[in-house]
Amino acid sequence: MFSKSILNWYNENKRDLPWRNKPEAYFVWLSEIMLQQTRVAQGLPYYLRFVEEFPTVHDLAEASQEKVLKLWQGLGYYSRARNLHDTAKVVSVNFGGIFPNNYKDLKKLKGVGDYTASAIASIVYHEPVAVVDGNVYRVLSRFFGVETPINSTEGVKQFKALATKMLAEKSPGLYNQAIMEFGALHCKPKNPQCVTCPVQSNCIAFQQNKAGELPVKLKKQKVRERFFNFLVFQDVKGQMLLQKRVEKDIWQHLYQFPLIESKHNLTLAEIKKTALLDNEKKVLQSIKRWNENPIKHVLSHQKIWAIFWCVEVKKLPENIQNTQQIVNKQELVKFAVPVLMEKFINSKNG
DNA sequence: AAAACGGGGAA
DNA sequence: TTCCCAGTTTT
Repeated sequence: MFSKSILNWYNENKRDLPWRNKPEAYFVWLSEIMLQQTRVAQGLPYYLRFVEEFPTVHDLAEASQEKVLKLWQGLGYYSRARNLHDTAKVVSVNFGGIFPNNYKDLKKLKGVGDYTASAIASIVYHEPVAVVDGNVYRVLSRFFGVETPINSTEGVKQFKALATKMLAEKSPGLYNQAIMEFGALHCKPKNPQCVTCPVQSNCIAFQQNKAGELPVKLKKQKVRERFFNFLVFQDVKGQMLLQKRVEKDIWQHLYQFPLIESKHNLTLAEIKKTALLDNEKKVLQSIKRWNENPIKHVLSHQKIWAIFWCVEVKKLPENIQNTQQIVNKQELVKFAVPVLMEKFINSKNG
């Protein structure tokens, strides 16, 4: 009944979009390529300019690449435009302007993957193949309460199978467009309209109030690179300066040597120029770099390059910040420190 | 299996 | 800011 409800919703609520009037392969193909990872509102003006400029696939095939790219300018993912143009030439010249009429052959075209081949095959040729785009992932994961990450190998397989199972075989093209439209307009990523949802009563996410947590998506967490320059102060009595990390960051509440973070690891000259205060310079006896090459320290989401600078001073500063304290080097072991610090300390003692 | 590829709109 | 959009191709 899910599919029937979605189809009914579609009949009542669908947008009037130009490629929907009377599905022809060329227009459906063009719109699908343009709407890959692109909102309808953003792609629509481009679509209108393209069909105006290139009414048939032959017109597109015969255009220069410069002209195609110029018309594509601002839409992003520019390899789409090149693939579009290449495919237009193939269809125009090799296929006499006729697009392949089935999923398998459509998928061979440049820029046509699983989604686009399914969309064209179902919408134009009524082949019962299910589309799985961002909308379908969202709607199905919520309705069935599926928590498999949509960008995992397992998730891709599972959702394609589920979408295929739900496909309304009598009208696959309409159904595919319906579930996507429903996802785009009603079962939205943020603030889905559950209160007026036609399939509310059978929706797992609604029943368990977890629409906001679905679909599950693996974070692609980019690894941030950071450059740490530790200043290991030590006076003639073996006293050292330690400070607590209080900022909202890694290693919160752990202790460390005074740290200068920079865009790149600093040189000795830069340390002297920027890192040392005037009164520290006055009591400075020697400063030398402990590790020749920066130590790489990898966290789940960060890569840290660290250099320890051993700074010998006659005496440590009198007035220190309230996050800092002066400790004897024998006492260091009492403080919680990051592993990166611990390794340095152990190597000095051992 | 993961990265690269764009730009804009919404919260 | 972060997320995500009618994904595909390359590494």
